[in-house]
Amino acid sequence: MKGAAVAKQILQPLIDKIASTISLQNDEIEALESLPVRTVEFAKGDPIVRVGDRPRHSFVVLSGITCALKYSGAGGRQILMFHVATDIPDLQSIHLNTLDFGVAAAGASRMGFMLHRDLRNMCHRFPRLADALWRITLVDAAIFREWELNLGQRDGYTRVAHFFCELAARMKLAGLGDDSFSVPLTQQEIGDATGMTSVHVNRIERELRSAKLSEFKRGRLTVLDWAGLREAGDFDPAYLHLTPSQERLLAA
Amino acid sequence: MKGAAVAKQILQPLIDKIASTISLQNDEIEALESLPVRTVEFAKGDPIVRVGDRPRHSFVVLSGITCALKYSGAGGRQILMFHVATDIPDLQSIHLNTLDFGVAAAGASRMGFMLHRDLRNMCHRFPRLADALWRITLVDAAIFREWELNLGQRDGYTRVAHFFCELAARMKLAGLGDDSFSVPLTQQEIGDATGMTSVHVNRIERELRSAKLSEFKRGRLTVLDWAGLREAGDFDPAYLHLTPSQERLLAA
DNA sequence: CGCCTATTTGACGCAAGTCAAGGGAGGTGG
DNA sequence: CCACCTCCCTTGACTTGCGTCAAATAGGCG
Repeated sequence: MKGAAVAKQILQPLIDKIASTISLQNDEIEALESLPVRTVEFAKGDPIVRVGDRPRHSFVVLSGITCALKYSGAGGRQILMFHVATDIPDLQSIHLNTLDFGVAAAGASRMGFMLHRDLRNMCHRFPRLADALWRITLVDAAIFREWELNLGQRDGYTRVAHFFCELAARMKLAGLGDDSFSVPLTQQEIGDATGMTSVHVNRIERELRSAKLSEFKRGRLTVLDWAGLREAGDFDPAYLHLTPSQERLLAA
Repeated sequence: MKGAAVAKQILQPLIDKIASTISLQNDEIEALESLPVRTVEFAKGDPIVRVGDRPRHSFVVLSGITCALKYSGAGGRQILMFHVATDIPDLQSIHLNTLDFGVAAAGASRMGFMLHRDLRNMCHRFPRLADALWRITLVDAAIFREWELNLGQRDGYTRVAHFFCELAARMKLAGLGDDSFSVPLTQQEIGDATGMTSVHVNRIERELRSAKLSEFKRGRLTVLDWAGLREAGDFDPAYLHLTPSQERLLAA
């Protein structure tokens, strides 16, 4: 199912997000609102872009969750990061010719595709919008760095707890729940994100449950004890580079 | 030891690098050449910036090697990436308020500091230079992603071989050697980059040596068999997003 | 020469992987 | 509406890659 439209309503959440990092002027808001956007729906598991693609668009997540991923030669799948509403998973490709990672829908989702050409033109006319989009790619990079730390230095228990913390925090910030979130991921996929097997994820999830920190059951993550989970996961949201208002929302 | 100067000669290698991705016009070259740059020298191990800093500059590596790094709550140190001449390790911070990682000199090195303010002004006046700098941060992000894959999905042997491949490739591209490179890293630091202990790095280095793929001895990495090392390390340089001329140089 | 730091090696333990079997939940078709 | 199928989760038994601990060796440098 496809639809072509101008950004006005579709991109409002993204425009709000940008407005929270820089104060937008009227002509800048108009430029964002007049971006042509094509919406496309995806089902669980659908690939959206693949390694090696030379995309001419980037897409913003309108609803659902996506996973950025990459394969090793031996067939191992690493989930690099996930994205929720208002995130732009492949904005990373705006100035790169070929994609070095793929993006797949983790559950049923809707994306808004924007042409790189339109984005670049907009950035050239409105340098502050360029800064804002650039900043978005830099925050993604900060998350990649935190995941390197997670994968390289923390043990399995801490790693999964950290993953749950980030997932819950970012979903809460996107308004997708308070302490219970619909997360269409299998234990296999959580394993691919944390560098371990689904069997071990299962054992750790059981530990987290019996420690009354969190529960993950049938596609739903429930945080039972935020402070405890944060401590177990060695989670400090500084790397998310939140705005003060986001920090307040998260603390609440 | 410090020195203030204008970019003219100091930044020439960086200007050449930028010119290899976009064709620069005269006014753009002038803008780059007139950037105020302050050079500072560092000794092995010196921190250059730290987690939590709110830097007002970014610095380009003029000589030497730097490590970007980050610590876990338990004290584990993860090296996130290394940088060589013409790289800009903390350009990532240009649109972020506080640093989520630190950068340290891996050996004696010289850096050229540039004010964020000057860089931002230049980017606003010359949108194509903004694109070029943005691209540099995106390539760094691609390297973070590959390291996630390396840390999460590959076994120790492959991981170290991959690390050596990237190190050798990027040093070769920076003109720092052909198949033998001065690498002022300890086995401890290689372990921090690959998520393992120095003891295990040592065992793996011995295997690589006895397989006649590479040697790492007293601060010097020697590649004995490029094709073999690349295969052992599951290394495909696509993620480095090289220009055609760089690809040719690497293949040679 | 003597100190300091890094490398090297061996013995042992553990976190996480592998293999395999059984159980639940939800969807589908007869 | 029940039977069956297909994923996925769950658990147990066994294996292994890598960590830990500890001690010996080797270089580099004042």
